[in-house]
Amino acid sequence: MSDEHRDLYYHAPSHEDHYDIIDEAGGYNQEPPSISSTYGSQGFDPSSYMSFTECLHGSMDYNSLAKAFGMSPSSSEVFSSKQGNPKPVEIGDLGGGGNGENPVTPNSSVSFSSSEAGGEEDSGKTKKEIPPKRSEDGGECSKKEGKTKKKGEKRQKEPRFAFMTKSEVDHLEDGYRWRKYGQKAVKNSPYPRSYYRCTTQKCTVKKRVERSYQDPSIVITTYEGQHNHPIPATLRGNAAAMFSHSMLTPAPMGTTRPTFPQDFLVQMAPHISNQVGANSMYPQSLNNQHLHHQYHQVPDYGLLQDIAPSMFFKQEP
DNA sequence: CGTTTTTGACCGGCGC
DNA sequence: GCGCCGGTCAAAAACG
Repeated sequence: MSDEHRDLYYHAPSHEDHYDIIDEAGGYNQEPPSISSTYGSQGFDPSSYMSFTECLHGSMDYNSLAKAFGMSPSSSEVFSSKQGNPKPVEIGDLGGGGNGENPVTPNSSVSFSSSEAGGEEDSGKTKKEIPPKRSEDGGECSKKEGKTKKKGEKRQKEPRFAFMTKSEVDHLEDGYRWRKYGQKAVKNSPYPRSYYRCTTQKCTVKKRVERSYQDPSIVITTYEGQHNHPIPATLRGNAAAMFSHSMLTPAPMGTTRPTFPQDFLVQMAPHISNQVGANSMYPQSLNNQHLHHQYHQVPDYGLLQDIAPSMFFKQEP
């Protein structure tokens, strides 16, 4: 069983059942060694997500990021790193990104995705995130009463970050410990959606995993919230270090490569790390521009390309 | 025995 | 107001 892990970031505008893929990339011809078996083994971790998760817990605002990359919820144009990929997933039209080439890393690809959240404004449907549990103070709940949660403080919508990964395993390792708390059938899809919650106490991060009905080989993972603790697992250090390193290392322009969200996050983090909470209190437009600018300014994911694959597919020497 | 998964029921929002 | 639907709860079962 070879697991291919390729990340395709997509944008999930409404948390609804339908996700708009902003961009996708594809195209990998070689097949990577199975990664599943790799997970946890060796000092490395499959988690390409890792670095990004770290960023998440580092209080990143996905929304900003997303926008930073030019992917506003409404516009579906992002840099396209797509390549002739016969993927069935429908995407809007990528604006064709300006990078002419697609990076194409055999194994990983990418497109960024986005998130919603921030709380800036809700279109209306986004408000259902994290409900205050069963109403309780009021009086009796029907049958199950939950724990008490103040109704008053309704949770803001947590930032969300979704991306697609080409993988055969549904639940991808990302360094954190998750506990499944539910599973529902997905409309128009034969594949169910699983709901996971970070097992660390006090950490309210949730993640949703579902397989694309159009391309069963693709797993759509949606993270919601930010970890307020370090990755329990270990070995994230190496991975993180690598990413960081790659991030810091300039790459030749002209060479456009697949950009991993992690990368962005890593790059952006320093700029927006102050914005904790993702409440979108800050001027997004500014951030947006700022970040965007940053992005254009530092389009170096060069090494990453080399590195990432190894992380995804851990090709053992 | 402690932790995680399974699974049916429930909750709340939304559209009709 | 009703029904649909996504998300969550929680008891029971499964695991290690």
